[in-house]
Amino acid sequence: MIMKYKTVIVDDHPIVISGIAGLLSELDNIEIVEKFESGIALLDYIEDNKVDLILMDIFLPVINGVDLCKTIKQKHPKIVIIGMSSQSERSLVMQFIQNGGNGYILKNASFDEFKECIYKAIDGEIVFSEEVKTIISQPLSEDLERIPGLSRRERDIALLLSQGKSTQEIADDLFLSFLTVQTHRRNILQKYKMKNVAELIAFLLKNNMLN
Amino acid sequence: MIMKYKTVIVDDHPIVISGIAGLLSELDNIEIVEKFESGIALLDYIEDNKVDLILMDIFLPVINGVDLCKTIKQKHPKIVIIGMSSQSERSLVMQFIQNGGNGYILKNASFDEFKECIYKAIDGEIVFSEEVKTIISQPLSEDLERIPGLSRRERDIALLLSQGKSTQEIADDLFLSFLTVQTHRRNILQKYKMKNVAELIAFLLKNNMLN
DNA sequence: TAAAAAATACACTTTATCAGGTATTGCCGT
DNA sequence: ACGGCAATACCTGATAAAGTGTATTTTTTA
Repeated sequence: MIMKYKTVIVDDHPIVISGIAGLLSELDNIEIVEKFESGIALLDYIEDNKVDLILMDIFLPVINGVDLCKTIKQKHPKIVIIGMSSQSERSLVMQFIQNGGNGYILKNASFDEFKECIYKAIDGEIVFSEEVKTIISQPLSEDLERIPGLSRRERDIALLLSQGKSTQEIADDLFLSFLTVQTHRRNILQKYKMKNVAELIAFLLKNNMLN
Repeated sequence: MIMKYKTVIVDDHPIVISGIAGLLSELDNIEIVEKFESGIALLDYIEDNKVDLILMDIFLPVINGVDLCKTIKQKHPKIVIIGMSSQSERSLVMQFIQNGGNGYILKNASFDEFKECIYKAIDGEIVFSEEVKTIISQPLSEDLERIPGLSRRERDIALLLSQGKSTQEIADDLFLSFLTVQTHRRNILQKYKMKNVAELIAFLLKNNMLN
């Protein structure tokens, strides 16, 4: 008798669930036992039922994929979890893996990629779809400069700058000296080698460093 | 004999295509004649083949959904086009409709919503899934301000500002007088009631008004 | 084709930013 | 316990931006 891998799909898009279900039905040692549109329902389910493999969207309402993965792995380290999303950011993928994820697939991956990744993952490998690979490998080799982060205070100030506040207004808002804010401004500009606040804000927003 | 609506699906996620195809296969007067992962392939196809209904993702590589819709409608106004995306922004939905789109569905819509929207759309209605409705109706009542766009020149200048260029540098880049650039800057700031360039850049980037 | 919008240009005043250097205090981690 | 980083603060001069007013030409569009 063949043991089938009991598989659960979690995605808040019914369309995607049905797409993946259709794909997985072609794999003969995979059995889809349940589908969920939220992580909470999944957490309940795995307490009472055996699950071998979870395919989950990273962007879920209420609880995000990274936290969900972490929570599941703490109690059920043997469950294989593969993350999915439409766009991928390097840092997000790394976070997911660091929290126990066994792989990451972009939704624009081909059917073959999906199948291959799933097979390899249940075989114990950490798997990525092609595009994810290029995304996570490129900046690591070429881009030596891992951009330094903003300190707490610097983030406060940058945020207010993006709201059009002047140095004096920021000083008032944060109960600081005008001169202190001026120093922070200068430090931020120097840190990222920016000419002025306009360029800085554009840079920070594009790199998701505000909020 | 029943005429089936010849339907094409365009999405760069194979998984989503297969999901929608599965759904539509349940509708007996819909016939899926083709599936594409890019808009270019679609444009070729409709030149030589009869198509009644197109379901397209808005975020596509190479050509975006809004432009694609516009191009198709110019030559084939009778084709019913429904847009889809994972997240929806009010302005994007409106743009899509203004360019001839017959409806907009969020991918997290239920199967029933999908079916209903498709039926209504081929019946001549402009349709939206539930979540889209709430998104486009909320800001409409409360948020009177339909933000005016940047003119071509203003966009040029805003772009250079976001790159940290000074007024003089922009003037040199665009072969304009310093004073002209100054005037444009002022006009842009006044148009959006922004205090300074930092706030402006943040605003423009958040509203996808650069590039 | 007439009106509206956009692009161009000039002058002047006030205020803010940028860039340089310097220094003290507190906290975190090794 | 010490070094390093973060946060705080001060000074000054040069430069740039912001605020206000006006005006001509070109392009778009109703």
